[in-house]
Amino acid sequence: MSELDIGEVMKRSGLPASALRFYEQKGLIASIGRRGQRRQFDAAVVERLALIAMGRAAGFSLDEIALMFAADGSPRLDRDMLAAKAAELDERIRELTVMRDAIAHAADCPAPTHMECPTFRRLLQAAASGAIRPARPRRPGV
Amino acid sequence: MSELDIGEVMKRSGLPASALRFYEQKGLIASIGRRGQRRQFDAAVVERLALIAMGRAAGFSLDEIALMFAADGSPRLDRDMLAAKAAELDERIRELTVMRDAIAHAADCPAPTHMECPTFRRLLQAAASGAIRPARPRRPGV
DNA sequence: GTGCCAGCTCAAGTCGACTTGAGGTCAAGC
DNA sequence: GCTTGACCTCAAGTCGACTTGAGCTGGCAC
Repeated sequence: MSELDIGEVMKRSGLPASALRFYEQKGLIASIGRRGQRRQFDAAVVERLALIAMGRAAGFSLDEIALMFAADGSPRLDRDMLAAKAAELDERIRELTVMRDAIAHAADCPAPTHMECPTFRRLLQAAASGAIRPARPRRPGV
Repeated sequence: MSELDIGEVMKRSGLPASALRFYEQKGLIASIGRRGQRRQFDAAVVERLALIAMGRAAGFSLDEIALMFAADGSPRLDRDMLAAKAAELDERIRELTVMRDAIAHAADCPAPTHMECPTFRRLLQAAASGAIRPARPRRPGV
């Protein structure tokens, strides 16, 4: 049947066993039992892991992702939350685009030094004023 | 003259004093001396901090940023490196755009559950296959 | 002369997402 | 009977970028 050893889940998901155990511990996935001491997973766990990977790619933390599953394990994707995340991604994309353009500009800017380039200086202003934030957002304690 | 107390640099850069001391320790900025026990910074440090902020926004680590300053403290932005970073950002923007579109779609998808939506399932595939990576890239030890 | 404020040092803590290591179990194969 | 391999547990470590806390100093105002 579709009872998978952790090794098989590893293969199918590409995640190391340690990560799978960690996810289980966090309640992100569940094994359907044990054979001896070994966890057995339902084949459906692979899809769930894909869902988790997607959440991560979208910038959700594991804790946030955990909240996206109902008690019965079915995904519970609140449409408002999705819309909010889409907007957030949109914003981030805008910022990155500015950065990309500016960096590309700097890469072949004719000004002798970057500091003399008006475009570069404008960008600097933006970054300094916090209009553009680090990839990994600054939050207390991190 | 333009000798600034750390408190003044805080105000002008928006960074907490602890971060400024940390940056100094890392060699990202330097004080021009002490008045009593207090660091004095040249006003130019503010511009340098802006440069650092920009680097962070572009996704560089502090260590990488440190390499971008010549021994004399002037920025040494290798144009090849910039071009590479621009390309990298481009790639990331592409990925995020896919995510954003997919999430926006999911937010008002007519399918009864997300798992039944073909668009959603395609996205899931992408995420699972690693075509789309977490915002904070997975690297060993992190 | 004392109280306060802004600054200082140094060590340790924080956060998320895992990884690593030591030491143990168990079924299969030689 | 013994090794091998795949798995297990639990505690501790890792990484980057800072923050926090305890305990100090130096200058100014009253």
